[in-house]
Amino acid sequence: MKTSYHHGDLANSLVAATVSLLETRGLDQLSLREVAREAGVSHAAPAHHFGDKSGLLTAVAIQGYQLLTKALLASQTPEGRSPEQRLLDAGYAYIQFALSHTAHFEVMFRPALTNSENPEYIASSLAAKEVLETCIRNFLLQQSPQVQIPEQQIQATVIALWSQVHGFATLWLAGNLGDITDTVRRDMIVLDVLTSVIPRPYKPEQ
Amino acid sequence: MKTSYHHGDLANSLVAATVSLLETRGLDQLSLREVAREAGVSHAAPAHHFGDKSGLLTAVAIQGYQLLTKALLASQTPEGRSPEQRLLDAGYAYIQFALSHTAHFEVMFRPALTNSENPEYIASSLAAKEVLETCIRNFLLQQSPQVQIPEQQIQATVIALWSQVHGFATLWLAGNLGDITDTVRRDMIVLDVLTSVIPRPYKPEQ
DNA sequence: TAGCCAAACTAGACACTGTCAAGATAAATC
DNA sequence: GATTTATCTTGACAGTGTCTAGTTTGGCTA
Repeated sequence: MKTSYHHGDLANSLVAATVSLLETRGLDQLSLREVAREAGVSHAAPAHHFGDKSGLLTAVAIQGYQLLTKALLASQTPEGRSPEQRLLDAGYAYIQFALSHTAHFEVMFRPALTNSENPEYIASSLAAKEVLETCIRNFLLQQSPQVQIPEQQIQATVIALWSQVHGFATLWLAGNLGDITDTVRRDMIVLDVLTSVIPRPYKPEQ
Repeated sequence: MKTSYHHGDLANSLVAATVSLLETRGLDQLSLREVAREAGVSHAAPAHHFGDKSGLLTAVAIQGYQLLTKALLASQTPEGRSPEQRLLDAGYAYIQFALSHTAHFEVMFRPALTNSENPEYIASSLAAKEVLETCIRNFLLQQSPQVQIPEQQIQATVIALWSQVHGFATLWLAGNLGDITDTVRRDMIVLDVLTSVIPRPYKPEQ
């Protein structure tokens, strides 16, 4: 909007413009030049801040992971909920995030389009995963206070639960779940998916 | 390879070249012109057979769904397996397919890049889904022979189980599951994911 | 306050892309 | 054997990402 030569906060404006265009045009149609036009700046301006297209998308992904982390943490703040409920809340928050931040979500899980070795990227993605992990760990510990659960088993459970909600969100966004415009039916499905997330109590190998 | 003006089987050759390039360069770097070069044909030749890029990718997706259907069916042919084992076999086959046919798998679940209203596309994708569905339905029926499971409940279970294996494959391919080069640990995780797939017996609402 | 320097941005060019229209070739049909 | 039809080529066009060189500006130093 400013007509001065120096924009002032171009980096953030470019990220915002990217997210906006992603939501309308979609990731596969995203043009760096169009982002620049949207931000009212020359076509080569993004390069100065982000290097190349993958640099810009990396910034979007980082922002996405930060938003996801915040959403997951927020889902755990209410007091007086059972461990099981907390697990469901986290799963619901994950799905909710994916469906309401489709632009971010898509970029976050397309490492071919981002600089996935970027330290900030790695850190923010690990932060989100850690929230999930502690959430699941707490549940398992409270579910089976007596037995000692091997770390490998916990990790496997994390992967299993993460796969569950992630797969659901992915299939939904890809339009593979058929017609679920009926909100009643939709909520029932989400509930069922989330419920089936709850692991059985751990039993040591016999 | 042939030098004659008419290729003879260009459509299939182009699909094969596409899959080959997808496996090396990746979906986001795929160029229609490069596909044509790989097939030894002019840059506009693909248009005649597939219309545009999305038409070519649609053909790849259809082939993928057919391969998946075949793989799922093959996983169910062995005799004398328990219903639970059959369910695990199907899940394992799904994951195996995703990891060994990454090119197809990626295209199959990127509807923005394909003509997802193409009748053949719809039919082949439904065929694959139906194999999954009958597999799960059979399991549920044999697991709870006495009770009448509502259709909606079955559908929800299908979605839940599909989400599980699909999410796992997706996260794996996106490199989000950390370092799982250790095959022992990997197999343990896959087994855990698959085991957690097994639904609890259905209980009518109280 | 004047000068300068580095950061921020522009302008132009290049090779590449997908798609379109028009033409060339070969095969099939009558 | 002539003609029609499917197959493929050639050339053009607008658009893309990225590179290089140049322009503007804000802030720092002297």
